[in-house]
Amino acid sequence: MIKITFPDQSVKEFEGGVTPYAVAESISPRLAQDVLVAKVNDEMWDLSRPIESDAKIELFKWDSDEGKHAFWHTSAHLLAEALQELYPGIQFGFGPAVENGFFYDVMPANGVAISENDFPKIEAKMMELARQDEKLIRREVSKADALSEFKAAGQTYKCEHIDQDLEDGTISTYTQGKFTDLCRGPHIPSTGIIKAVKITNVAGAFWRGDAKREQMTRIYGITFPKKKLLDEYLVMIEEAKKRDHRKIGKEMELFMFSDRVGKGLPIWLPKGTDMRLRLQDLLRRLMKPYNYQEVITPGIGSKQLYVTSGHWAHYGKDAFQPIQTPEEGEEYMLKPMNCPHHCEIYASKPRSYRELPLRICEFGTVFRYEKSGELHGLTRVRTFTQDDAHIFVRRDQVKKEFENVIDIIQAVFRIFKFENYEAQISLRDPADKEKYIGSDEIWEESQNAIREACREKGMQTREEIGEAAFYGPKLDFMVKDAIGRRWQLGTIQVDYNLPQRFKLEYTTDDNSKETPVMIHRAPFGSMERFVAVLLEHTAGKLPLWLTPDQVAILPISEKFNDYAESVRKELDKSGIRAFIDDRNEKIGRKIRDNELKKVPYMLIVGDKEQQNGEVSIRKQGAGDEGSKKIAIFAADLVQEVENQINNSTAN
RNA sequence: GCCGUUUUAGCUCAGUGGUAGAGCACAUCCUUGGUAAGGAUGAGGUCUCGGGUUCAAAUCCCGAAAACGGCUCCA
Repeated sequence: MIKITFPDQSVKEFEGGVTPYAVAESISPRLAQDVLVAKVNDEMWDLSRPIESDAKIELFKWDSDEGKHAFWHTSAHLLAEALQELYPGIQFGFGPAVENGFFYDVMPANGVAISENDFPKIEAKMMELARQDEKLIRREVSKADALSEFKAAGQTYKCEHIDQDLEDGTISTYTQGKFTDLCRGPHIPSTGIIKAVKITNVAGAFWRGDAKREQMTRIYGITFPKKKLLDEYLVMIEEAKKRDHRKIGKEMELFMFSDRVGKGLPIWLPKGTDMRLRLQDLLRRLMKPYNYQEVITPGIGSKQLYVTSGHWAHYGKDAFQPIQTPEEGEEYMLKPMNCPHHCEIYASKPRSYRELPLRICEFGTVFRYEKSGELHGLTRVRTFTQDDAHIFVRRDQVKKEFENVIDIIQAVFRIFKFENYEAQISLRDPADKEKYIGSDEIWEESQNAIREACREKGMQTREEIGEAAFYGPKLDFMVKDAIGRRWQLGTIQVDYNLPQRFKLEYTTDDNSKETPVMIHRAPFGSMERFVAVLLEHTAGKLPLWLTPDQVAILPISEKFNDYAESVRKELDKSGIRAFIDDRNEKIGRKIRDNELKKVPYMLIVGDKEQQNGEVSIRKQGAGDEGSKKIAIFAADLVQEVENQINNSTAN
């Protein structure tokens, strides 16, 4: 008998060689039916794989990441099996599960192309195979056997993978039906559990992610254990498309791109600019209690500045190349970062410890070369404006100042109702020290300062090794939007290196010289990216305080245009942004159109309202709210705006 | 940058070798209306650009550009 320990620490005895499936059965038939995969002693484990000695066990169903992962991993094999039947001689690369489904990288024989038109055929074949409900059978094989087996099958990529990456004694294969794949596992017990499949996308992908190697065809798909779940997923995808900031930005006339101006260069239209300036004002307001000093620095800088900062060595060849003055041949770079300029501001006069922390902020527009295929709406562009700041502190002030910045970022998230966010601490990879500059001691100190600040703030954090910037560790904030997608927004980075490179110093209380530490921070990240995320999060229904058009005034007929204008003027005195819809249309039409434009308030004005100096109020999404005096409506609205911004600035 | 797909009116899209279409938006006129689409008329296009094939190209072929989906990258 062996002892099996469950996650709740309870222990049960079983015969040696018991399978996780049998363990699940012993708990309940329902669990046995739903369980997909197990974890035995922290190793992922097939349900049919025997357990020979005492072990910890965890069982996973569809509702867990582990369960989904195994389900999609098996689905990748099912896709491969289908492709093998449909495209004889096809070769396989890698076929893993990913966040939403799975993919398989393949190379069809004789240069055959697989396109969207082939998806229905592939889906049908996968379902046909799934209905045969084949078991997935695990086999452990020697390296030599694996090589000869996959060589015989003509799978050159698999052979390369076995040959170069795998060690004898660790190799296993999985077989379902007529398809055998090299695979570590684990898998769900059989393909019959897969009830719905959607091939979502096809794209090129380099073998082993190496741009110098062959380009394979990557086929993406997603599967579900119930048809209904697929339908829900497809609805969610549709919703995401409707929320696409590129579509909404165009509809709302916030920003545009022009081929003639150049790709990746966003143009902020009047309404977008209006909104962006309001966002900047919000930040200024949030920064006010912390004594930031706003500056404006040039859009270019001498190349030598970036040689000093280290950016030239690290990014020079991947940046827009330096521009030269025609007569003198001086070299300038389009500004890719604001920090060197801010270091020069610090260095412009002798500094005392009494001045620290010194907080320099700038809405600084930077230019970065991005490869053309990487550009995407407002989220990936070649010029953008950072809500940047550089804070110069003493080493013993790092933690406290870090906390101050966290407060600002959290206030931003509260105001925009990003309730789900994750904080990621990006650390240096100790195995790859050449990638980074600075001493071990300094890295340790700064990484710990971040950890402690997060702990003080009671934040849940995740640590990622090797994700740090080359000059220091950072804390990144990822928010989840209204339909659950993750976006990276705010960032805080500690930098002990740049101040040294710029030979920055301050005079201490005992009249010696010390080098300050620099904290880079951007609560929004960039104005462009933030606006994109905000549009997708709100589906374009911007909060009242931010939206370019707060109020639409709708005259019943043109006889009331003059009254409408007097209402507009009155609201304008309170800083309310209102416009008159004086088109020659009936009131129903005006209501419908402005409702679809997501204008937060509509004011209907006709004879009754004019007689009483009132407006009839209609709230977006809510309908008729009755009439009020103009001044009362204006005061209510001003109050609503104040509440939206203020309830989050209190602490 | 690489692979694939796409590019037709301001927007969303149909058309597919033989005189360029729809809906919405826009303009003019009628209508002057009370809480989610009033009616009529009209204007609007080098069918992304450059070559080629053809009696004839928006349509077929080649090249370029841009957008989109991935890959790779992201200070």
